[in-house]
Amino acid sequence: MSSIQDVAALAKVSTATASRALSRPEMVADGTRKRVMKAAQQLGYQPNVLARSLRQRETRTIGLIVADILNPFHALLAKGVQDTAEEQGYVTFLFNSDEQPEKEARAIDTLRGHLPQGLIVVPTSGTREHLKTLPNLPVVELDRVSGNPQASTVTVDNVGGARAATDHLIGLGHRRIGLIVGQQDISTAVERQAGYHDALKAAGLSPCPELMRSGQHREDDGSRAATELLSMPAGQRPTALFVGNNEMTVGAVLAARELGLRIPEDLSIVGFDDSRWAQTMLPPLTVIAQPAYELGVHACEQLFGLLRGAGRPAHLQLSTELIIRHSTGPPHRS
Amino acid sequence: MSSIQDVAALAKVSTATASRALSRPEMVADGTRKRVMKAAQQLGYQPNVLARSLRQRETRTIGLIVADILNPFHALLAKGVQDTAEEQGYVTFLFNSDEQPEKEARAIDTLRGHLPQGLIVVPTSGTREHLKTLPNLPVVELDRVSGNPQASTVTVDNVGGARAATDHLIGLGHRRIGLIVGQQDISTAVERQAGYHDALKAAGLSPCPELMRSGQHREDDGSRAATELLSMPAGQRPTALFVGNNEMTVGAVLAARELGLRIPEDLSIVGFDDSRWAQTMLPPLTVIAQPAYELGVHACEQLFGLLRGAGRPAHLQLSTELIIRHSTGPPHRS
DNA sequence: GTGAAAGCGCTAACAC
DNA sequence: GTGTTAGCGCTTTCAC
Repeated sequence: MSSIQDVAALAKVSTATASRALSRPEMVADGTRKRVMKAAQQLGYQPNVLARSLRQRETRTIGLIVADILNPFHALLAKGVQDTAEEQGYVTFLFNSDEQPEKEARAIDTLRGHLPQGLIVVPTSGTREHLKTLPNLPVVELDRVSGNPQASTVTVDNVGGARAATDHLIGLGHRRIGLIVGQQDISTAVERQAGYHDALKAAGLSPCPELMRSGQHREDDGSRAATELLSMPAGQRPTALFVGNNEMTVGAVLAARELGLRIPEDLSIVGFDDSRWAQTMLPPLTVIAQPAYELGVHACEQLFGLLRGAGRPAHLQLSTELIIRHSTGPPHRS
Repeated sequence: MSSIQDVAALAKVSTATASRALSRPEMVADGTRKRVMKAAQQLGYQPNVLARSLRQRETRTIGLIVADILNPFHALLAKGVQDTAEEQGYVTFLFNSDEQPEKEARAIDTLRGHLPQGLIVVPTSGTREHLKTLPNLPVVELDRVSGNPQASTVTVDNVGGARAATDHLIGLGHRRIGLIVGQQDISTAVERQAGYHDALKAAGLSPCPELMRSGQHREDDGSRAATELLSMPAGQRPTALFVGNNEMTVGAVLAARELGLRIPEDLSIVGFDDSRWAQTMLPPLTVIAQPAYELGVHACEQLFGLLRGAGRPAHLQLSTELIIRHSTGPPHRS
């Protein structure tokens, strides 16, 4: 790798001039600029980002921690962030917490040494604590919130989405509607549960604890919860399920099939988050769709706002959309 | 951020000693080590990786370029690489080429400035050319090969996998078997086509160009190709399809549904690469499964081998597995 | 076992 | 407009 010294030597100028010619062309005479450019070209010169960052105390780098890159929703978030960062000339360090606070803590530590100028994180339950090691770093929380008052947030209207899902089921005539959501220390789970409650109450139905389960966001958890709910005696088992997470929805659908329940004749299901899987399974799934890629884009834009010194943390909420497909219908007989 | 100077000052030693105490504890007296450790702890000291890398001319960083992070296969590759790199204390820079040689070129340029110690890449058609700008960097090509003689490769047995898929269909009694694969400048597409050929020839069937289509790896391409093939008159249209890529398989299945063809009664389908979607769709898909995560792990291990100076490039090939589910059956009537 | 000093590659004052 | 110089934070000779 040739350095700026080599370029300067070849162009017969000082390193300072070479540096200027390359990063601030207007500060240099035309002829010089051309000579330097040519020399750089010839040597295949690429500035050493480490040295530059060290000197400028600016890495043009951001950190991104998602909870599960194998989950298509998170992959889309990541792509939205990364595409947007790249447009602005920033490089993204992507880490995976795998929903584990300890892995998140390690990612944050690693990140810290690389001096990112900002951080976007899909929080776990430990985030608020872990972020204390980075007191002055601009942070945007994505999809979920940790309660950290310093951070900006970009989320969807989980309460509204859950309400829409539940209303849809109620409107079809369902009265015993089961709920499966994520861990209670994750904001999205809490909010979706709240929306479900709201809708039931508004319809004069009383939320019933036996019909509610919470799991850890994985397919297994969804399938276990659904199996429990659907194994209740005929008059008591729910005729419909609202599942507050894409992975758990897969589990719930498989559990229903396992039990020989037909969808939607014997059981209606609404999932949260759309995906290709939801569209192509049989029957295609009724879902609350979220603008995943846009969430990522907005998070990145929020972060750049903070970097430019746009003052206090902001809270952006995008809306969701109920997409009615064929996994929901009126209850067969009650 | 406190620097090693602060730590040294607090521990009342020189920066040299502080540095040694932290990175080479055995070179320092016990008492000193403890004082330094304590000071570091107290200040929440985290070494500045940039400065260290600059000095040591070693970034403990690798680059990874995948073709499409939204494709679960590539997400798994990425996770395999990243998990393995992390175990070894290396950080991974992840980029996406989106199957576009120009985006790949940009990723490589960006990467170059960050001085990764090695690169793992799922090549596009431009890779071989682009890598010339990094003549001395250890490179592992993952899943596909660009023909670059310098690079190690980690791939699967595409010929064998395709042959197994085709043999399976032939064994069921199919005679008109359609093929849909990726671009002809991508090695996996070429090899899968070769395996398909082999199998047909071995069975005394002659490969027939009208039954073969190639696309750009996307769902759309699969659906377009399948629509063409399946719209042929009844006696000519294929009774089975081998689709050489997961995304295009989705497209093919949807196209078949669109045309009112039942799977497997009217049409058998074998896909390449397993996925959750393949398992949960109705009917569950017969596929050639690839060890995606392991591919990533092995690629990373190969790279570390090269970093340790393990000499010449190696070529590792993992095997695939035919998983028979319910999307294949005997032809209904011929 | 410890400290002084040099230098990785770059940019930003500061002179001229 | 251009060159000289200092220094970002770290590790590593080289003395002692």
